[in-house]
Order: sequence, then C-alpha cells, then structure tokens
Amino acid sequence: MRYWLMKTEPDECSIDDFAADPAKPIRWDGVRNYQARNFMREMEVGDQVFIYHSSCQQIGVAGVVEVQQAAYPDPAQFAEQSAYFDSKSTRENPRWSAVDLTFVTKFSKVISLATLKALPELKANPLVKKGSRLSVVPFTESEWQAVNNISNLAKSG
DNA sequence: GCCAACGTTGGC
DNA sequence: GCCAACGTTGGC
Repeated sequence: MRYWLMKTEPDECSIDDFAADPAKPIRWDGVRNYQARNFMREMEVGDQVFIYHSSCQQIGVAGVVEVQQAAYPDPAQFAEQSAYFDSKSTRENPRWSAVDLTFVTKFSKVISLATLKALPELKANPLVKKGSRLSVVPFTESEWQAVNNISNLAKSG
C-alpha cells in the first residue's frame, strides 16, 4: 500500500463531499498534467490519500480518502462539452486517467500549510517546495505518519 | 487581485 | 531541439 496527497479546490470537490456519503465513490477526473497522471496510474486499491484544499480560506490537509478503483480512462477527455475535453486523445490510446476514491476520515481541523511547512519530515516533499504545482504528490510512510500524527494530537487535545 | 513559478505549445 | 510566448496554478 502506498500513500498520496491530492489537491482540490473545495468549491469543486472537498472532503465534505466524500463525508456526505461515505459509501459512495467519487471519480477523481480532470487531471491534465502528465506527472500527476503518471502517479495516478501507479495507484492501487487501498492506497491512502490525503485530501488537500487549495485556493481557499483554509489551505491544507482536510482528511483522508482511499483508492477504491485503480486508474481507468477519464471519460471527460472524450466529452466535447466538457471543460476537460481533449481533442487529441483517442479511445484507442487515451491520454488521461481517472481513479475512484472513497471517504476515510475528515480531520477535526485542517492541517494548515504553515504547519506542513514546519514539519522537518516534509522538507523533501514537493508539496512544500516553493512554486510546486504538482497536484498528485507521493508521500513516504514517514511523511504520511508525520502529518497523520498531527491529526491524532488534535483528536486527543 | 497580484504575480512568481511552472508546464505546454508551436515557430523556427 | 531550442526557447519565447502563453496559459495555469496557487499562495498571499
């Protein structure tokens, strides 16, 4: 099992959308960056994923979801009326992938970007690098646990 | 709203 | 293959 973080603008899709119906998978589509896509293709069922809220009031990690369905062709790339339509993608050789995710946990408090930047364990993680625009970020186990520990502290405190 | 940093495109 | 121009991301 591996660990990841995925960025989203909560107006589009937030941890609350997952929590609203925990049994219902949500399709993570619209990723149009090759590096992020390649990471999605590495995902396996059961992988744990931090949900990161960006471009909003409370920037940071809001909770955890898990991979319910591994990568498959993103249907939006074939939908002409979609903002994610890609005229250069073909059914024979689809360019973009989607995964399905289900709810695991919503943190009692969003773990802020400032807090993440202050964690020594995250020093090497692309998320906290200035100018990083990678929207799907791999986490090592120790990186994951460093962030998860903060949410556990919030629960007991 | 600003703007730095980044990825992609396309002319050459 | 280079690189300038462009569009987008995302924190502030």
